[in-house]
Amino acid sequence: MDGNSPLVVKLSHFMPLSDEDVRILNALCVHEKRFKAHTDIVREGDVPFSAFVLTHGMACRYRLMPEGKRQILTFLIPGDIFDLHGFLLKAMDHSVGTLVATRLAAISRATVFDLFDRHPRIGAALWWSALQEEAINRERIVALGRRDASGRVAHLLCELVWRQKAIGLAEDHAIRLPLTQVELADALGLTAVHVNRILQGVRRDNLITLAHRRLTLIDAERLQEIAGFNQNYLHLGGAPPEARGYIDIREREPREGH
Amino acid sequence: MDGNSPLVVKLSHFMPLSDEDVRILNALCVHEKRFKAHTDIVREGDVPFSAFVLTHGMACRYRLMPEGKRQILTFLIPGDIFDLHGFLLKAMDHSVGTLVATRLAAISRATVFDLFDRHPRIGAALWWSALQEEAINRERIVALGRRDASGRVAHLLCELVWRQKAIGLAEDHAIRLPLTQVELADALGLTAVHVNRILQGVRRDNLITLAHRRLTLIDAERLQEIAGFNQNYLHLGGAPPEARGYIDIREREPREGH
DNA sequence: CGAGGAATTGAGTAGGTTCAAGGCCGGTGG
DNA sequence: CCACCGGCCTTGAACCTACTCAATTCCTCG
Repeated sequence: MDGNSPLVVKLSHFMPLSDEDVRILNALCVHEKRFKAHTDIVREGDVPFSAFVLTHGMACRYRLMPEGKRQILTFLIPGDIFDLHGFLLKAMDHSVGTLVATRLAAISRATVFDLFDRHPRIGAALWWSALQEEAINRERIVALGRRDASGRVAHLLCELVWRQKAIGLAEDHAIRLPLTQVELADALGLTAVHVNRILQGVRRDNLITLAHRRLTLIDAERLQEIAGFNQNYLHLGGAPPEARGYIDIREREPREGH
Repeated sequence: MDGNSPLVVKLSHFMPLSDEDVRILNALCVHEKRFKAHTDIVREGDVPFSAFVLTHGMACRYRLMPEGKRQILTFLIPGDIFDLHGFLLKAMDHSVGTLVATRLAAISRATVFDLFDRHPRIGAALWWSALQEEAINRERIVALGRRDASGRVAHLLCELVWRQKAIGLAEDHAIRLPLTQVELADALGLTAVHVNRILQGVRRDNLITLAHRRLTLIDAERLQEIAGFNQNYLHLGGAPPEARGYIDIREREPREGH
């Protein structure tokens, strides 16, 4: 788990990986491309041309409205893979951009096919990771639809901490959080002003510290209560036994590539 | 397209299907199970045991909050497949329940594998359909985060009409819409009272009729404007040429089942 | 040390909620 | 065929959460 890419650490939550799996996954992350902060990686309307693994930094999927408003859909952190199946679509329906200086490794279509064909365990883990992102999206819908401002803020903070934990980037309950209040607001469906006031509140109540791009949950318990946070949706508990069985069978009978 | 299951009609939007594909997909829908209105199909916490195709009726994914509030995540209509990869997860993080009397066909894990292994075109189409659902979720996030109440209502109505069109269940701009205002509200992150007032408004402005469980868009143009609706996210324009190439190659070199 | 983005604060406003009551419509039983 | 019942829709008035606009202060980085 240590010295490995965040991708490996993340996927290990689904299933123990073989040494070869780890080697292959680490190899994916070798050819990184660097992006400055606040740079678009792909734009709405673009033809998706490749999948990516994010190795360092932070990015987000977002959508701009005609009036200029922005909605951030998901935050992408190290270990996250995106647009794995993008090649099935003609055009992106949203953009992906960096929030800070970020490094990505592109994964070619051919490699994607190869992983799914010849490495069933990795293929399954990638699927799992896609399911996790879907679950995160659903959770965001719940938050935006049915939680008030403090619930939303608390929920997002919890989520970010738990996700960073899952890739080994959180010490205790503290993480690097390089987001501005405008960015938080754009993810939460709120205004920056209101996010500010909510943050004042949770700081005053001694639930968190947030300064110098560093977030610490002081009272994670109570924060989760406010958020209605339940980490089940992150599905970090490992694959169910039957799935392991299926995957092991396929692992022993690899399909050949084309 | 006619006489075929909604599933076939839907997937044909991605790529023309062969006669055999159509036969296989239609065969999936033979063994239907009937569910009464307002019945849970799977509940949060359950172990996912199978994938489903919805063949008749309407259902939704939803989540109940501890205080009793509900958020509807997605509406499922005929032709929609759900929990295709559910077996990779230990527990459902949300529930799925019918809204009206509904018929579903279960798809066993083995069948799912078989489709992906031996029928690449169908496999790709199923992937595409999963990508479409993700896009719909993202769109919901945008709506809840950055659109006002009338925008949300208009957007949902447009979406439902366009989706029903895509399975051949809309005449012109009219569809069956068996949802109560409470259900609409639970999907839109609003209260039923406010949904009611918004609906009054769009009716008064002669943009829609909605009565006797039947919705007609009178001025679809203007409704889309209010909604900021752009159907691109439904990805109904067919697969990109390169993807077709890849899929055709695999179709000629099928992998054997296990 | 200066500049510019980010955070903070205040006051007024608006969009949506809440609570409560009344009306409609479809279905059921006599 | 009519009367009744229950769920759904409709309406009103008061309230409140979050927004808007604008000014000020704080940091960070060059």
